[in-house]
Parts: sequence; structure tokens; C-alpha cells
Amino acid sequence: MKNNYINSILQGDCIEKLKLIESNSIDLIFADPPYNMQIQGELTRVNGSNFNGVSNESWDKFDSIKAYKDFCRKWLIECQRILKNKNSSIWIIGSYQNIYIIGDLLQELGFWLINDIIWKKSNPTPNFRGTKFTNAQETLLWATPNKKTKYTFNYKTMKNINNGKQMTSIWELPVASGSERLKDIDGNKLHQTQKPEKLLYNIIISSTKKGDTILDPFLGTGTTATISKKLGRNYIGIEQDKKYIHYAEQRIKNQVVIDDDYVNAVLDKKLVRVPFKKLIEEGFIDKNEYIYFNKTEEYAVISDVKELLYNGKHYSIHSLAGILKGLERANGWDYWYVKHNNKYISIDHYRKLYREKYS
Amino acid sequence: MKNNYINSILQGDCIEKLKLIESNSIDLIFADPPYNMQIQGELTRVNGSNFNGVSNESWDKFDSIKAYKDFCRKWLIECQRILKNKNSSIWIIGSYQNIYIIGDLLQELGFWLINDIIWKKSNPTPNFRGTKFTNAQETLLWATPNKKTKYTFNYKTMKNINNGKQMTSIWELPVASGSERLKDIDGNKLHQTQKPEKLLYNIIISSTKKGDTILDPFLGTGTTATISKKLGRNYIGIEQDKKYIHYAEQRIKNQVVIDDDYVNAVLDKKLVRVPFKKLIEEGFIDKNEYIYFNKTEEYAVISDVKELLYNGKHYSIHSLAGILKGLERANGWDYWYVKHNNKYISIDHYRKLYREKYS
DNA sequence: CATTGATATGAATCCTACG
DNA sequence: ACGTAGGATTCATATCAAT
Repeated sequence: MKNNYINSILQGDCIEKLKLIESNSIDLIFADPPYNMQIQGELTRVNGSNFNGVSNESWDKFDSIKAYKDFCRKWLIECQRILKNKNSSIWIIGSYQNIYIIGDLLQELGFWLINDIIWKKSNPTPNFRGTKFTNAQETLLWATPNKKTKYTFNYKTMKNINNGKQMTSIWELPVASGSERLKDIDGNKLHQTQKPEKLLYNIIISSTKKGDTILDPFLGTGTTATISKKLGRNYIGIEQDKKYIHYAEQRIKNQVVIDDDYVNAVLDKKLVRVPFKKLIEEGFIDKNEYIYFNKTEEYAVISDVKELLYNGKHYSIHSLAGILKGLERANGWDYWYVKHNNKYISIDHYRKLYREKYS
Repeated sequence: MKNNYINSILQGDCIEKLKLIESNSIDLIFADPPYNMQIQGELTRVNGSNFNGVSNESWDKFDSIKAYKDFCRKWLIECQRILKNKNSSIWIIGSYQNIYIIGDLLQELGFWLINDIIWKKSNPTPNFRGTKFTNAQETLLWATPNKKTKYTFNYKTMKNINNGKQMTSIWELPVASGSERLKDIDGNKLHQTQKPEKLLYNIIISSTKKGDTILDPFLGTGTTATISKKLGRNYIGIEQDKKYIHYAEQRIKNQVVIDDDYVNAVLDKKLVRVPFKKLIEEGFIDKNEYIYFNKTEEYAVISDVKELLYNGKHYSIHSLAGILKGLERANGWDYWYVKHNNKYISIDHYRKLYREKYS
């Protein structure tokens, strides 16, 4: 195990604690930093009662945009350091008050944006005074620590969750409320900005593998850690406020681990690569046999130099299929057939048989 | 008329031409700046044909993020200068490749964000390779040139357009296609990033008044100018490419001007302010008459010091209504009734009569 | 128990003309 | 510039009480 702090919460200053984490050791970071909102006075609802927002929260006070940006630069540099070099990514959530500052900073620091995801709130707080359009979303930036870093994306899993359609960059979800919302002993909301579990579910299921380590530098009441545990991932949390840590630890402890096809990204499991040559070696297809393009009479001959011989030249199944289709590229497995017992048999059929034999 | 260039298109470099515009003279700017697209090589559709993205356009090559930011700083500073001091705003559209750079810059330059609007494309270009979430939106930043500048927002008009509900920051619209999409003489799309007319309609209807002047520093094929004319606003356009200007001028010329309640923001016309005292002066309500709270037997007496006398103290209709409701603020016009001919009559009814008399 | 209605609440840069 | 008072303004959803 690479990291000493795995599955624990570090209490203290975010940047200080990040410095303790080993370089090149984290698979995913989810960060929900303070939003630097400039709250003026008190805001009353239309019925005259008071709106209890994030005003007077000491953790969201910065002297200037520059002070906020300097703070973010520090923790982002640490994040960039601790993320794995070969395969990792970071998610950061914010709203219009801070997300442009952070997005610019990410690009300045050499992070590479993959997507900006819009969390469309199905039940946003309305604009009580009619002064502007109702602010109905928060924005998530998804990035790799640099341009060349690969990242996990369980594409087919997300497509399946999304009823068979490609999942888009706009996610409609309600805000955390009701029984999901943590309450303190007086029955008031424990934390002003608790994130919905479904949001973390989407993030973790889409961009990590089972067993990965997920770090949250602003853990709060522990949604990230709880859902990480639930989905068979490891977590590391950093949080300043002991009260929140107390609740988070209880919450994580009570969380049951689930284990299903989504958790395991079964749909995104890579199939064994089968070089066409293997089908010949295994005897599914014979050397010097004819291979027919797209069930037509157009054929090539199976050879052992680049596999196909056509008009005196040697090709791979993919390059020759491309040439015959008149396209820049083609997937040869979709086009070639052999004639066995006087019937066209797709070479992809034999690939399936090969995979069944060796799995 | 303040501006010499009103209802014309300036051909040339954006920053150079912006410098010709008088300070403090523009009501609204809409900017669709070139995107800093960082497509690596050519994007290929799954069927092998080439996808005609924007990567090959010559205006879209910037050496680095820094060069792009410097370019944007220059034109944004000019925009800040030419916008009216008292009542104006700017809209900028972009996608994740450039909008974070621009949003950060706006805040650095002292612009004040009002909203970030998500244009959710109902028909986005799918992600052909399945490598990330389908990028389904573009982002519009709406800002004033500085924190203290007021801005036009036709709240009720937009609420009405949105079926009686507050309009939110997420607008679902299709991309410009079909007959709306301008074609060149070969039948290919004339401009890579032509914006849908409904997008400009929303922007202009929501944040300008009839007769305002709207400037577009990257006019392209003239959607902004065309819709400005259509809605009874003036336009100024700047565009480098003579070919686009040619098409834009034809398009503007052919545009018919419409004139309806939305164009005139009839719903957002300010009603005459009526001090409660006026109802007494006009004889709708008598001095020393009883005024009843919320149709209950709780009453105050009409006096001429702050209008209401209750338990020996003087109040305004608003402050006493607030106190009796136990709220910090209340709209007195909604709560007070007088008893005329033994029937409760709302004071708001008399305010309506007063307004009818003096309008 | 099912249905209806009242009440509470969510990351919010949430008023403005007049004197 | 600043204080004061007139007056305009809310949507979806969960919970809980009442019927």
C-alpha cells in the first residue's frame, strides 16, 4: 500500500496536510473548496423570513480575488504533485463566483481539462427578488494533472446508467435534502454546503476503478469518503473542523459496501486483445485459405506476412478493409469472412471463440 | 445620437476598431470571440469521414493560453471603456477551452458577474470516440463593466416567456441549423460558429430596452445585428472578414422589424410610485379612520405622522405590517384593509384607482 | 391508510428612488 | 455620497399535520 493515510481523515489545514501525502500516489481527487461568495447583507425570502445561506461562514472569507487565487494555487499545486503520473484525474466543484478563477488557474498550472460538467439543480433556490436569472447550476471541472496523463473513464458504464445514451456534460440532480441531509443535535442542517450522494456516485463510478484511492481536501461531512467506501474505493479526507470529522466518521462507519456490475465497471472491462495471427495459429483459419470482403466475391489470401495477400501486396485485415471501403480507417473484424462448409463465417465469430477459450 | 457608427459594420481588426468607439456610449455588448481550440490532429467520425470542426480555421490559432489571454485583455478593456457608466452590460459566449480564461480575466479587470448562463444544446455533437462526456453546452457570461453599474433586466418579460416561471440560468436551445444556417455559394456552412437566433433573442429581450445600442466586436455573419434590428434596437458590428460582412449586410437588410409587448418590455414597465399618504390626500381614505390588519379585528388609526397610529406609536404601513406578522419586512399594501360600507376594502385597491386616475 | 394542505428550505455575489 | 422609506419579490420538494 503506497499511502500511510489510506482510509483515514486528517484534521487540520488543507495545504499543510496535503504536503504530508506522498507524490504520485492518488488516483482521484474531488475538491469542494470555499466558493469565495461576496455576501452583502441579509437576504429575506418573499414571505419576509430570513434565508440561511453561507453568510458569516469564516471559512469562506477572503480579502480579495487575488487572495482567493493564491490560496487555490497552493492547494492545486499539491494536488498536481500527489496525483499519479500515469493515470489519474481531479474534479473540482464551484459556482460562478469562483469556478472561472479555478478553471483559469488549472490551465495556467498545466492541468488539462477533460470536461466541464454542469450540475443542473432540479430544485434550485429561486431568486427571491427577481434581479437576475435563477442561478440553477454548479459547475464541475474534470481535468488530468497534465496534458499527457491518461485517465479512467468508464464510458460504457455511464452510457448504461444513462439509459443507453451517451452521458452528456449536463447532469440533472436535486440538492441534498430530506433524510440525506445531515442534521446537528438541534435538528438544524449540519453543514451549509453538503453535496448530494448521487453527484459523488456519478463521479466515482465514471472516473475510478474499484480499489482506487480518492482524496478530498475539503471533506466537510464526508460525502466523498462515504460514497468511496460504498463503491469499494479507498479514501483520504482532509478537514479543518473537528465537528464535521466526528459526523463524517460515524457516517463512513455506518455505510454498507455494495458490489454490483457498475461498481466493478463490468461493461468497461477491456476484452483480451486478439491478434488476427492467433486465429491462424489456433487453427480456426488456415493458411492460404481465401478470406472474403463483406460477403462478396472479393477475396484475399491468408498469408503469414501481415496476414493478407491481395493483388501481390501484403496488408493487415484493417488496412485492406479501409482501402476496399475507400475510407481512412476501418475495423477489419467487421468486414472479413471465411467460407467454411460453404457458409460465410465472420472472422469476429472466431475471435469470440478464441476469447471464450482463453478467459 | 451619441455614436457615429450606429447601425453599421466596421471592417477590420477588432481591437483597432473598438478604439474608434466613443467612451460611455454602448448599452450592451455581445461577444463571440474566437475559441482557443486545442484539437490534436484531425477528429475523425466513426464511419471514417472527416468531421468539419473548427480546428483548421486560421483565426483560431493562438500560440498559448497566455497569448489568448493577452488578446482578450485588450478587447475587454476597450469594451469596459465604451460601455455606459450608468446602465450597461456585456455578454460573452465560450466553451470550456476559453471561457475560464475569459471569466477569470473579467473578474481581474473589475467586471462584475451577474450570471453564468448555460446554453444546453438539445442536439449536441456526440463524442465520437467515447473518451469523455458529450460536451453538450456553451457558457455565456453576463456581467456589468464594474460592480456598481446597474443593468437592465426585464424580469417579468422573461418570466412570461418562460411560461410564468422565473427563467433560470440554463437555456435549452438547438444549434443553428436548417434554413437558419447561412450557406456559402457552394452550399457549405458559411461560418463555423453561427449562433442560433433564439439565443440572441433571449439576450436582447432580457437585458436591453428598445432603442438601445448593441455592439458585437466579432460579428461574423451578423446574427447579433440582425436580431437587434428585428427587436427595435440599434447595432454596431466589427468584423475582419469581408465575405462575412457581405452576407451579414444582406441578412440585416432583409430582416423585418417586429413590435410586440416583449419587444417593448410592457410587463416590466415601472408603475408610478404611490406614497400611502396620497390616498388620504385624494380622499380615498379618511384621517382618523380605522385600518384593519389582514381582515382581522386588529386595527390601527390613520394619522398624519407616518400614517398609522397603533398603541400610541406611529408606523408606516410596511413597518407595522412587519411587526404584526413577526417578520423583518412586509409589504403593507398586501395586509391593510379599510371598512367601507361594512366591507373590507384592500388599500391596494385604492392604490390601483389612484394609478388609473393619474396615468 | 390515503389524500390534502400548510410549512420549511436550499452555496445567494438578491432594491432603489428620493431627498 | 448616504440614509431612509416605498414597495416588489419564489420554485421544487420534503416533511408533517389534518382530514
